[in-house]
Amino acid sequence: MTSLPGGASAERSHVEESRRAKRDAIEALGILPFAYRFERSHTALEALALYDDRMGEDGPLVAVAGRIAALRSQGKTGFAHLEDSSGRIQVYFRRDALGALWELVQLLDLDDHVGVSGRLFRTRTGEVTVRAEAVTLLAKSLRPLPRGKTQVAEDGVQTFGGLADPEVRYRQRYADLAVHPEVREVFRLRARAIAWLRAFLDARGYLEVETPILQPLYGGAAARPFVTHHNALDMPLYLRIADELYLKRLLVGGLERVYEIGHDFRNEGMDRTHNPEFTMLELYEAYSDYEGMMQLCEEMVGGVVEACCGSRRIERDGTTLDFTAPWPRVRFVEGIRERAGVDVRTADEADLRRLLVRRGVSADEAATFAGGKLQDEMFKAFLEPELVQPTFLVDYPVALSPLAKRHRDDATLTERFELFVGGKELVNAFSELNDPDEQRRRFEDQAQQRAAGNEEAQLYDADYIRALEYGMPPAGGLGMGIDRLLMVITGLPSIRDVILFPAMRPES
RNA sequence: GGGGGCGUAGCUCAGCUGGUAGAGCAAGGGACUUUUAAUCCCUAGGUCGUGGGUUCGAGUCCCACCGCCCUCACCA
Repeated sequence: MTSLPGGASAERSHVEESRRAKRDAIEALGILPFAYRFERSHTALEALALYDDRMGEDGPLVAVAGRIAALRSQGKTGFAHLEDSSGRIQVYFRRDALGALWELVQLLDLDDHVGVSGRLFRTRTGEVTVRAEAVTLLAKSLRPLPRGKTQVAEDGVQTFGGLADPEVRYRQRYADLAVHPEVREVFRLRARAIAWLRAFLDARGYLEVETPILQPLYGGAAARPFVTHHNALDMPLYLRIADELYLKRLLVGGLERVYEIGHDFRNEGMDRTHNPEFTMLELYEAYSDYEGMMQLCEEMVGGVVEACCGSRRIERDGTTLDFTAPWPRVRFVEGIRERAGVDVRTADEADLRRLLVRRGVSADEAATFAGGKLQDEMFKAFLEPELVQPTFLVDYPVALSPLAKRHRDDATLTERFELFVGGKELVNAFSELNDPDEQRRRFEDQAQQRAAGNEEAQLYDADYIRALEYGMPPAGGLGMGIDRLLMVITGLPSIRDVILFPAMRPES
């Protein structure tokens, strides 16, 4: 990093120096390098659609605005491509048509924001173009964007070279977005998906709510929290790791269908599928159960995939993911038993560890697994990699699910499912435990695990128990990782590709 | 945190077994009134991630550190 923002001139590149010199020259012409406003008549795409070849050299008058994405000076004329959020349009500058403004055109750089008005025509080479009659500088770019050369082809814009370093792309997302229209498209798609989910739930009578992000007790998931401090109350507060316990309090209060879309914060490792803050959709529906949630899931996830990808069958990594309902269900205990030959609820723990070691887990590690953790490791080793097609993994052991209702037919299990797509967990849902005394016992069990060193065991939440004592209707609830959903929808390999500003170590 | 890889001009990259840096694009000057990866001529631009070490000599070899990527672990 030789040139830092606002650094001394000695630290700036010659490119930046030259742009600042042009900025000064523009000011000397009495022109503002950073304008206040521009009334554009059409976006690039709208303007292009306006032209008809019968109009010849004198098409309609348009005023377009955008960033200069290509600039070709040619003596007393020049061509530029303006890029706005709709696309690109070419602009043709002529000295004899611009008069005094020609001086300004000479001082334009790639990446400047400009507004151009003029008539549309088609060039010899066939491109619909604005013949500039007036040019307004809207914002001088003092730092060149890391863009490559581009070629406008019939099937889109082809780039040669350009910003490729993933570090710069994530740290300077503004630059990444500015030079990569396809990245802008990812985040449009993200917004479309979230809007679709809201519309879907609103149409089903769900109420969108907001619950605390700063919580005196964190719960609803197993994870280490971020801790902060409230000065006025002089007490620690935790950034939520889940919305669950607050949303279920609302069921007690008579809000029968609620959902929340917001960030959860988990103080854990970061990798391709984990960012410390991520977007979660949680929803709860009174008088439903996990069966109801599976149906809802098929409609909702299948629907959003279809809305974003145009089909419920999408091609990912050479396989077709088929979101057409119904989706297969695999029972947690039976699924493992079919592959490992043991019942994880009743098998001797030493035998389970031996199976894990035979499966490739290191002996030292396996020795540390016990209880619910051991069962989960068995799942990861024997079952998870097979869950590529949308699949419900159902009926988890009780030890793994302290907030889920016991299975109606088998007291060792809970009515819980997770949806897996591409081998990754996308949704977690259950029939919500609404017996306050059993919930109390589950919390006490978690407290014991905590005392035994499990940092992620859930905290005893007395206020939540009090709420349940008032009576919570039976309900189904569901949580879905929005970022991971977007990874499925876009086919992008890293959660950082679908989060605008992913967490990064600080620079310098 | 373990293992592997990478870090050279604004951007994309070369740089063989050590002999103190190259290209294309971008930039500056010039030519060019329908070009589109415009073209042609000329010019400038780099403490090779940081700090040590080995060596007569380090972009290159060694060590440490910083950052990123991949992978494993953690994340039910």
